[in-house]
Amino acid sequence: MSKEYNPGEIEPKWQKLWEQNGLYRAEDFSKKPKFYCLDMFPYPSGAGLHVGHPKGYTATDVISRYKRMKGFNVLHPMGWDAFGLPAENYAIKTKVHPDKSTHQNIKHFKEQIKSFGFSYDWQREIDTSSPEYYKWTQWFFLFLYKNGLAYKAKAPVNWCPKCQTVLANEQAQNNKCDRCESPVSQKNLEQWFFKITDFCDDLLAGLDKIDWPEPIKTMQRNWIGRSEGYEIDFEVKNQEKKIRVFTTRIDTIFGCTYLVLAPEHGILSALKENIDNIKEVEGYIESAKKKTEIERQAETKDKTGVKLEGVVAVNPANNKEIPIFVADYVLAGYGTGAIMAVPAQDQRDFDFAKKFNLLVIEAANSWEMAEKGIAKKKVNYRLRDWLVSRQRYWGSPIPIVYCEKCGEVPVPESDLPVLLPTDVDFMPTGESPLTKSREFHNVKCPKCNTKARRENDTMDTFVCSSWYFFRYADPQNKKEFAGKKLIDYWCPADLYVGGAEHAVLHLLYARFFVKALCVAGLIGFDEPFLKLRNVGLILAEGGVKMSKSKGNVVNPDDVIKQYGADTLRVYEMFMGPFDQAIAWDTKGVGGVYRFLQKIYKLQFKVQSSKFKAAVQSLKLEKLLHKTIKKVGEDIEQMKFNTAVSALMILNNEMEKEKEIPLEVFRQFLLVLAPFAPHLAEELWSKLGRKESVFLQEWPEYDKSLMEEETVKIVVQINGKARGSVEAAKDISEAQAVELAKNSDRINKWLLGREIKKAVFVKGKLVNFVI
RNA sequence: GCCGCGGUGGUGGAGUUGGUUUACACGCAGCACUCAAAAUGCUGUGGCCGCAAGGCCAUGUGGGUUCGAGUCCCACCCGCGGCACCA
Repeated sequence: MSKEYNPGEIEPKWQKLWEQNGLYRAEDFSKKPKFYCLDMFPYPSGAGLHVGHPKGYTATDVISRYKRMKGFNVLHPMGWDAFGLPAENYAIKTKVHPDKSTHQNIKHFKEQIKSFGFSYDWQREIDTSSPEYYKWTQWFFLFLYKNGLAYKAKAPVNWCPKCQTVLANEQAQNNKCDRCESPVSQKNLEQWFFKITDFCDDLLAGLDKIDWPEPIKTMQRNWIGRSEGYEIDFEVKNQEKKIRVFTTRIDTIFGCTYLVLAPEHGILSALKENIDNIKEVEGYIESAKKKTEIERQAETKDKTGVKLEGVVAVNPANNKEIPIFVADYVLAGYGTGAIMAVPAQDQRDFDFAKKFNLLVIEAANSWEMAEKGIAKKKVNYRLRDWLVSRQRYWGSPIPIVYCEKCGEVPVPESDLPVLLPTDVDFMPTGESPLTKSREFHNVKCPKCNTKARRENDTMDTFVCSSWYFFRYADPQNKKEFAGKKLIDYWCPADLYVGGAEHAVLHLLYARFFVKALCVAGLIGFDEPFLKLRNVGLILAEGGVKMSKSKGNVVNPDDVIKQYGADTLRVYEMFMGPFDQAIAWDTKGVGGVYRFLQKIYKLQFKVQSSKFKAAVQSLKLEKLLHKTIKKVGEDIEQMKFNTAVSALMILNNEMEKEKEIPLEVFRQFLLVLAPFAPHLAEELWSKLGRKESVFLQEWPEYDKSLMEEETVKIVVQINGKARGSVEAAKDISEAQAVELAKNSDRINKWLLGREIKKAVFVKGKLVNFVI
């Protein structure tokens, strides 16, 4: 029997045994209540795992283990978000096929993740780049297509010149590519979109009923950007034309002294003949179009624009003639692309009016236009449809063919998956590498059987991750993306844990998919993740971000090698509040290691002989039950740091004793087990237990043991604590005051002073006001 | 600019309905073990004054409510995150 704590020996041993015994398999249709505990699955990058990944994974593992002990049938799966640009970029650089490098990376990730002893059900592992998986990603595309939620359109789209592909709005926030940070430009291209905007109101309403962090909800609300207002037409004088504007402040229309059109507004070309300074106007439009979004935004304070000479509009509220401007502070893509400017009310309009010396009239508060019905109620959203086509190779092909006779034809479901071809050149040309594949385009129209051509583009990887949580419920299904009964049993996920960076990306898209399925009657719920919690970043020592370039990345393999997985797990839970960003502290890791080492040594103090009289320790028993209560409650609330602290306190007390009652140690191991599973299992087996510690029930705490007969009553003088007295817990006010008055440290304060008042809080304190 | 969140020792952080601020851990100091070091164990550790007993001051700043405020209210300062010409 080893006397020393040796995690390098015990951890692989138990990991192997747990796997052999299938200890963590989720059981379909079990009678136990289900608990679906989900991690955001990782992109298997070439760099391997960093210490940030396992922080979230450890938290869900603690909860999964705890819930199993509480009698739940837990689904705790892991998989790989395997499609995506880095693998393809790597292929361009090294000529290693993405399929090969991705599978190497997955292998590496899996080994690393396994070394933590997480209780995943590996039989449900998924890989979004496998044909068995992306077959169903393509099925989802067709499902949306058939329900009028996928369409091809020519539109101005974000283009990343470095990645050589278009991007969704969500991936081009602040006009930077979220992959490579390059500034994005605008291109007018024909692309595939998903009609997420059909669900604006549902996506908003759903937020009210899910348990998510408030900041994430706020971000989604802002991103959807619902705004209620009015649309009203302004006539162009002496023309048969009208300019429709959108405003949220129709009541300020009497203060409207000019109109502003976005440079892309259609009426500009229609009015071409009537604009006297058309050359100047066209020049402005050209220069505005050339400007990047970044340049436009830089001009927030300094507004530019040109007045349209020779045309005027009429304010319908007071029939006054007002000038029309074209200016790029008005956006073509929002509202009607035209605004009524009320410089007295709106800062932006005021800045513009000041620069161009325009009239500023105090706006009379008038709802007349709305009441008469001249202005029509209108709701606008900032959310745009989701652009899903990508001009890249390493993604799921879009299951559409183009036929000269029939046009755009969806691939029949029976022909899925449309396999990624292998005869491709990865060098990006601005077109999808699939364009040049021969095998890929050798296809006949599913409708008329004449020669046809496949769609060249692949899907955004966020499409793959918009439905993956369903697949875990039924990962082998060959007939459906997941069977209805299994979806009903397991879904939605009860807890979802991951980084906050997905706030308006994955988390919005996944909600959209679920809502589309729900409306179509395929599932019976309309939110994928009932409870969401964000994991806080782990920073490098000194509080800066870990990054390869700074060389301050902590590799979990090294930590495990030196201290073991249990130490790393407990450290990451103990370092601070779970959702907070906290700096790595190597010294702190050592402290946790010492804690586990001490627990290991505790086993030799456990009184185990049947022939000796049982060791009793009321003190330890009381503390044990307090700890059971605290650890359970803290796990439920994801306050892991204080749960670990409670375990340390009990450990410290046990250390002080010469002998520890077996029952106290036994129950201590049960509550330790979710955090340090290998150590707990090892010591559990050393107690002679044949069955895994994880097949035990979570201990119940004994309330009666926590109630003390005597309590400490704090005695204050004028609100300042000056001492305390021991008293029966239900001592009366009169008795307590008397006791306090006469206690050593208090009576000298009262000597020769008048007690004006004595405040008594039952079982807690006495405060003398003197 | 707008919307969130936060500010407690040398450090990461604990603090129930307002009731002994600083749990737990790191670090540091002293001691023990050792030829020595590491490891381990024990003791101490908010600041100031004091030999001590003890006292005074401390939860970003300034006010307020209260017998009593880290906690509640008002104003301000600082930090972090998000949004940012969306009419």
